Amino acid sequence: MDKRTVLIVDDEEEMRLLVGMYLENAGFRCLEAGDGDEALAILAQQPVDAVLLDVMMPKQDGFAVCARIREQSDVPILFLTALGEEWDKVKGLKLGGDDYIVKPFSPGELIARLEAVLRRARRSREQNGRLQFGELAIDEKGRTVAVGGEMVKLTLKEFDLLLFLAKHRGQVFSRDDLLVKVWGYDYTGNARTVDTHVKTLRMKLKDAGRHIQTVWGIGYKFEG
Amino acid sequence: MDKRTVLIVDDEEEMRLLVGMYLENAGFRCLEAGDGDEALAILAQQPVDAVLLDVMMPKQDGFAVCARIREQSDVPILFLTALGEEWDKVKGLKLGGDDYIVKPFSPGELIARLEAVLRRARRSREQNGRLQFGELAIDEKGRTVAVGGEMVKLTLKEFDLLLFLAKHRGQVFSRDDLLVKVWGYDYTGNARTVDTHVKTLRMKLKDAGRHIQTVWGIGYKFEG
DNA sequence: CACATTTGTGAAAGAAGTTTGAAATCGCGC
DNA sequence: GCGCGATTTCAAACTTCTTTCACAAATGTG
Repeated sequence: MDKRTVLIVDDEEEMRLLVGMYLENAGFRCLEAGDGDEALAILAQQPVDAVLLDVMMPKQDGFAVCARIREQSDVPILFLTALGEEWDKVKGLKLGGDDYIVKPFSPGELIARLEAVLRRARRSREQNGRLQFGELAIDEKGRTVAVGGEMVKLTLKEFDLLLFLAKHRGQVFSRDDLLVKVWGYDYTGNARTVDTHVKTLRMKLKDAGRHIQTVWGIGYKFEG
Repeated sequence: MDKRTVLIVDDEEEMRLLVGMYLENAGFRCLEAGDGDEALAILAQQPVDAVLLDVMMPKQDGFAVCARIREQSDVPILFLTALGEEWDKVKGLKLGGDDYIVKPFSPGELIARLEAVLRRARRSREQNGRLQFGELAIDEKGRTVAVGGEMVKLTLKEFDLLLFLAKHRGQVFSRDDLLVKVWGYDYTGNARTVDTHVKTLRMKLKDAGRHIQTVWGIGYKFEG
């Protein structure tokens, strides 16, 4: 299981721990930063799926940090703001924040907002032709695939097959379905060809090959 | 692989080594200078992608060196400043520095700032119609191309094709796409024409020709 | 447990796409 | 209209990918 990673930026350790607990209960992996500099350092080092950013911080406020993050990354940012700072909403969202949540908040609300922001980010990425499943990244326009940052060279059919399955993740397709959808309706070859491509895909994708699953008696599916 | 080159200017050797180590771990090539004169000498001799400039130096402080660099170059400059010299920020940035970073800093923060500055510089160059990929430089307005400082003479179609691909780097185009985008929607010739132009481009660009990649079964793309 | 069916694998033939060199054609300046 | 560089066409040589096939391994069944 690859957990999604959230970076919590808040000067108060207590708040970080509290939020971190909520998130970990909900199955996220948490990183913490006490100020903007730490946050930037972490973001530069490892991929993060979302940032929770406190607005009120001593050294640099959340908006300044948000602006600096946006210089180098379009990671989704969710502001945490105390009651009565509502005016900040506009300011924050204009600066490239994706949502804001007013303290005090319930675990449920936090998770719901976070999931919503992550869903939106995923959709937006997919509209740009970039699919991401944990360590597996697929770039439709560039026709490239990377596993854990490492480029993997795929042939035409391998790429098309992977892309199709990934775009329709969760759905099972028979070999004949795949021949029609990926090879074209007028393809007349042997259905076992699909097996061979699945084999090479799994081999080339290493660990990430587990996304392509065999459904015995039916065919294959991509599980993301 | 063409590494990006960073010039570190600091009177303390220890600091130069430390920073140099950080940068080399992050895949940069490092040059070092102990004072402003050395720095200028190096800048005059070889292309540098960014300068890290210590503010506090005995012979000539960082601001003076920055001003002298700016007389001859618009290379991005990142100041290194000790805590408590915050006022220097304004002065530094006004003098043409692109960012500043307060010591002590983490490797992650250094790299993040540096990448941000380099990205900004690239965007600004591109808005002026100058694209740069390692040793390959394309000037859209002047319709000239240079590889490692050496001018390369391209014909009309060669230049248009290269420019289009470079502007849309990372994206794959079929030969037919390219005929429409570069030759015009009403072009009716043979798609193999593209191959020939790619061939001559690769030949003329020498090493830099590797930026133009064949995507088997689809077409070509520029990888920068 | 033995049998039937389905899936995985490795190697090799076959198919398809790309590169290359040379020749034909185009088109602009003179 | 001529000359010359630029552009396009063409086909052979070459490279890479795709498919097939036979057998091994795994899974489900009576």
